[in-house]
Amino acid sequence: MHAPTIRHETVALRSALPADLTRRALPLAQPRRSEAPSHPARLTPAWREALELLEQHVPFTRRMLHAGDLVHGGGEACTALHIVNSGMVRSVNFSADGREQVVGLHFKGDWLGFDGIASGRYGCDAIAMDTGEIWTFRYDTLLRTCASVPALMAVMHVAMSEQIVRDRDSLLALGTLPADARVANFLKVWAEALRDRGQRTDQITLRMTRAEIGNTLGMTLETVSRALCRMARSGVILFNEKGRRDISIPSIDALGDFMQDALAPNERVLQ
Amino acid sequence: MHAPTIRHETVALRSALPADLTRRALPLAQPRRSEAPSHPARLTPAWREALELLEQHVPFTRRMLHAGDLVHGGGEACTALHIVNSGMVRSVNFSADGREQVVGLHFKGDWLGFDGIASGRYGCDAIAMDTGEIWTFRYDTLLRTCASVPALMAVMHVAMSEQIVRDRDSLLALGTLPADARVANFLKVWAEALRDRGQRTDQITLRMTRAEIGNTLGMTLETVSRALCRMARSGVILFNEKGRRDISIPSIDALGDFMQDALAPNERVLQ
DNA sequence: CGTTGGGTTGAACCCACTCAATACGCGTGG
DNA sequence: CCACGCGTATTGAGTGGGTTCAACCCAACG
Repeated sequence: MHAPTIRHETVALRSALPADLTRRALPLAQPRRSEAPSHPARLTPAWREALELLEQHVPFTRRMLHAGDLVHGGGEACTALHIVNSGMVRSVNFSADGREQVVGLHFKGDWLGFDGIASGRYGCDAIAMDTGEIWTFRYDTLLRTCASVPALMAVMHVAMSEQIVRDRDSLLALGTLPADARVANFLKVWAEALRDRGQRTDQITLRMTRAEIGNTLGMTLETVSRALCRMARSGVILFNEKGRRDISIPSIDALGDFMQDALAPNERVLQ
Repeated sequence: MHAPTIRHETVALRSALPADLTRRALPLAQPRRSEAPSHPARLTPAWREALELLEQHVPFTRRMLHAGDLVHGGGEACTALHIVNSGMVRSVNFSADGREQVVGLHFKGDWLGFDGIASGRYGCDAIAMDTGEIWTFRYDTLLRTCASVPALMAVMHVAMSEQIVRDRDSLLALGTLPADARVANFLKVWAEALRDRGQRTDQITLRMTRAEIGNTLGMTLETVSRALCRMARSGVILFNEKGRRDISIPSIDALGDFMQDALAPNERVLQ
């Protein structure tokens, strides 16, 4: 049943019981995509290749930013795309009536500004979370270069595709996870992003307040605080003395287990 | 304060009061991006141009699908992209532990499969919601053609960018809206998608069960049902006799007002 | 020292979930 | 034709997870 190659089986199975969607969390649904726990490790050479390709073929400008600085602002004309060379950036989407939502965190090698291509204006604010360097490429130059360097075009497509996958995974988390599991998943994704870039994952510093984390996850700062404390009590994270924003994650797998627990406190039998 | 061109002002303002994120919904935040209520209407020629461009330069196959058929399944090798020529398609993302989430609805002119470019495998199921025609393009052929037809490349970028914007707007809705407002927003987005494609918006048929809508919006079918009934009672939607899936939307603006009410039942004073 | 922003913790409330009963529409078959 | 089953939708009552409101602690800073 968990053979991902034979999809026709699962198709027939799906149409046979469409009542799946009734339950918030399927209790014993067949585990799918189990062969790809995350981006395997092929990612590291991917963005490295992208940066080299860009460095060789496309002129760009470097900018040093500090915490709070805008990489680009929503509404501005989108004539360029950006890549995080160091540091971290968060994207904040907003609505006409003033609601705001953090829709993404961006690490080294991530692109910024894709959301502005469609309308010609950036759709969100991209805000530096600490000091770092941003590379900026004129979009028209990128387009022209893509025509002559197919590899660059492929790299851009991959980057956009990854952005879509990340956004949809966020949607999945917001739509299906209770508070504790959501916070655990948040830390897990963060740690995996660091791991995929070769950085240490056992000593990460959240450069966000509880309120910002809560906004990212669609909940209040108090709930975030309580969830983090519960995780600390159960040992899946450790608060480092000197600041409750530096945490250690002894085991990412343990984090995943905590998330599964919070998801379904009952059936801890499987596995 | 609401001049979107002068962004530096709002930047300074932002850093001055970062406590914005504390509140779930900012009560009197400055309305931003007010000049772009949605995709203006420039969209219609956009996807029409895209289809013509593709028809001229890229060979493709046509497929008739019926409700429940898969356009592509998560985990399958992604060697092609698809475009909805008629009918409707929903994308369903899923996690390794069996959770599922509808992450997007796709109408005429929308692309499918962008999420598969990064990893080489589709990241979600794309399921037809009624009978319709899907056009399928080999991805390698698309890439090759893009190199010689820059306009096609631009069109693809726009399509991917739109996808990202839609996903992030969904994130914003999931993260910041209470149940009633979320359902209203859902219908509003749907109606606007139809309007942008020249179809009538006063008579739309939801081709989803309450459970599927609930899954899309991260809530239960009962809550969806109650929200719809409240909207019907307040007159912003009308249930057509014969089937409670066919509804009329007399005024999209009224829908928006209902959403704002549900968001902040108190301060109905402004505007 | 007082102030200020961030974090934690407690208590009360409330929105949305859960469980359950009922009703409706529709196809099937007697 | 009605009976029956099935999937879907509505509605109610009760519960609970997360919010709200509040107090308090702590570190940084002037």
